[in-house]
Amino acid sequence: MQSLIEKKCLEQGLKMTENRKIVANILSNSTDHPDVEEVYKRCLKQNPNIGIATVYRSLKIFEEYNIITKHDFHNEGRARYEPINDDNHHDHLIDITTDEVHEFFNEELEKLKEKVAKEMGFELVDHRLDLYCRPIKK
Amino acid sequence: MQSLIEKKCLEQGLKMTENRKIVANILSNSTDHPDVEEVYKRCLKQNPNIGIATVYRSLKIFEEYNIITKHDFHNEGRARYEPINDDNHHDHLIDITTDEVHEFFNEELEKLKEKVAKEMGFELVDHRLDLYCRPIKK
DNA sequence: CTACATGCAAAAGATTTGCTTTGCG
DNA sequence: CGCAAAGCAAATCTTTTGCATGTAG
Repeated sequence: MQSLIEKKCLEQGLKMTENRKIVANILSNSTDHPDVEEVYKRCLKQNPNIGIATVYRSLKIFEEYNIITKHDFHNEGRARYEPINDDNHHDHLIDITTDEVHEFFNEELEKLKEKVAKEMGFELVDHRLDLYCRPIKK
Repeated sequence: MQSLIEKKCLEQGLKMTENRKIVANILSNSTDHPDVEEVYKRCLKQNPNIGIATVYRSLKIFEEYNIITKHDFHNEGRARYEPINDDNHHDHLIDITTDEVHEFFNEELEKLKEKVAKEMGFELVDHRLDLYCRPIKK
C-alpha cells in the first residue's frame, strides 16, 4: 500500500525508486521524529544494501519538495525529520526529563503568530515553536 | 568597563581570563546573533593569538551557566549566539529574503505558551519561537 | 535509451578533545 | 603554588560529494 509521502512524491513527479519508497514509508509510519541514523537503521531492515548517503539524499529531496520537515530540537547537532501533513499543523512540547516530543495545536496561538508578523510588516511563511518543559509533579 | 556577561560570570565564580573577557564583551555588545566563526574573527582583533577552540570552550561554558543562548535558525548547520537578558526575553522573526533577524516580544503570546504547557501537565522551562517571514509588499 | 539514483569511499564543515604550556586566584 | 584555561593539532561527528554503475520512466 502506498504511503502519503510516496503519493506526494509521485504528484511532484519524483522518480520513485525502491529506496525512496522505503524511506518514504518509514517516515510516513513514524511518530517519533527519528534522526537520520535512526531512519537509516530502519531502512536496513528492508534493504540491507542501502547506503546512508542515499538516506541523506532522499530526506533532502523530500524536504526540498515540502513533503517532510527537519527539526533540531535542543540543538542536539543532528537533524530529526517528520512528515508534513497540511491539515495537521502542530507545535512541539519537549519533555526535558525524558526527551520525549509531544505534539500540540492551539488555534489561538496560531492566530497570534500571524497577527504579530503582520503588525511587524511581514507575511508569515513558516514558523517553529518548541516548548521545553518538565512534568508537573503531584 | 565591565560587560553584563562578565559580571554574571564573576557572580557564578567563573575564572575571568583575558580571553573570556574578550568573548564576553563581544557578545554583550552584539545585536546580530553572530556564529562562532564570526565571534572568533572579532576576538582576533583584540587578541591575535586566541584559538578557535578557546572561543568554542568559552561559548559552551557561558551557555552552561545560562549566560548566553544558542540558536540554529533555518537549520543552517552552524550555531549562533546571543546574550540572555532576564528582563528582556524575546522571540525572533527572520526575514527570509535577507536572513535578518528581528526580535520581538508579545505578552499575550508568552501567557499562551505557559497556558498550553500547563494544560498538558507541564511546567514551562524554556521555549523557542521563530517566525520565518517575507516583508509585505505595498 | 537516457537522465537521474545509488553505493562506496573520500571530502568537507562544525565542534570537541588530548596534551603540553600558561596564567588566574 | 595548584588547578583550570589556552593553543595547537589531531580526532570526531554529521553531512556532502565524486565517480563508476544501476535503473525508473
